[in-house]
Amino acid sequence: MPELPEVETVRRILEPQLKGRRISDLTVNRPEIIAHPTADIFTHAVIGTVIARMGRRGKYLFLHLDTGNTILLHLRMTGQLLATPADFPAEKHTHLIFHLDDGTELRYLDTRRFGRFWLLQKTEKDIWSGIQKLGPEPFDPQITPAWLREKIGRSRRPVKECLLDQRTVAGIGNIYGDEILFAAKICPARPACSLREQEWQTLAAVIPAVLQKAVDDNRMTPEEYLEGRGKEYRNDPFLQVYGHEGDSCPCCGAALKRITLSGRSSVYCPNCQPEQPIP
DNA sequence: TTTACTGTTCACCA
DNA sequence: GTGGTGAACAGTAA
Repeated sequence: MPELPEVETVRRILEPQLKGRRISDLTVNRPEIIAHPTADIFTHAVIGTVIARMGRRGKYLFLHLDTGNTILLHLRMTGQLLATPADFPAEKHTHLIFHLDDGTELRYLDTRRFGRFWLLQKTEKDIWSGIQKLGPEPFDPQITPAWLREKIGRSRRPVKECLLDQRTVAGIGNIYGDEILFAAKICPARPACSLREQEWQTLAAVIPAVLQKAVDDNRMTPEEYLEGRGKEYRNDPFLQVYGHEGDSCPCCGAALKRITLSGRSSVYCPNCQPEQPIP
């Protein structure tokens, strides 16, 4: 479910609740959720440690521990991270429960069980989680028109696929890929190598703008977050094209069109985002 | 009953 | 090596 803006929302809401809390115990209902090193080693290494702060990189979350070790996690499609009172109703698909020293719990829920946790020991190089392959954050000033063109501008692949590749820019998923290309007025199916100079300019500008706006739109209180069980994000009402196949384009009124690119649906305005580049 | 799904990785083939 | 496709992971919901 979550892309960068939603993952950032989770971090912003949970960090104040988790910071300074000691992990007094860990319940592991599904050991396979822990990808590295093993569920047993992970458990022994985190019990008794204090959560110093919470971070984010792309769609990954970090729990930095006072021992210098770090818990990494990725929610993939349906992962949810909740800070709850101990007597909060038990939800289905609760795979991990971190019991904290103030009596609250940090629970990991995941219907489809695609999400993963890793423990990175402080002296250890992270070769397991995939973080090393990530491109820069979308807000990194190194993302300039020239940098983008250098990175993906020779590819004949559809520009949407290049944006979804986490090695290009970290954190863009199927929703915001569509939203970014709509804002840039670029058809998602266009080969990246067909983009004009003006389009690289626009693309570099809208990537941080669209994602920052989504982070802002997603703002909610911890109470609202818990009420929505960590899965009801605020993005829906703000999306211009994703999920709006057949609706009128908010810009020109033409009917939005849906196509499939590498198995993912893409929605765009055939009028504002023409398939053939304007000469 | 069938299909699609906001993520990622891997196998296979051209 | 590059690129494209499809499957796998597993469950829910339309």
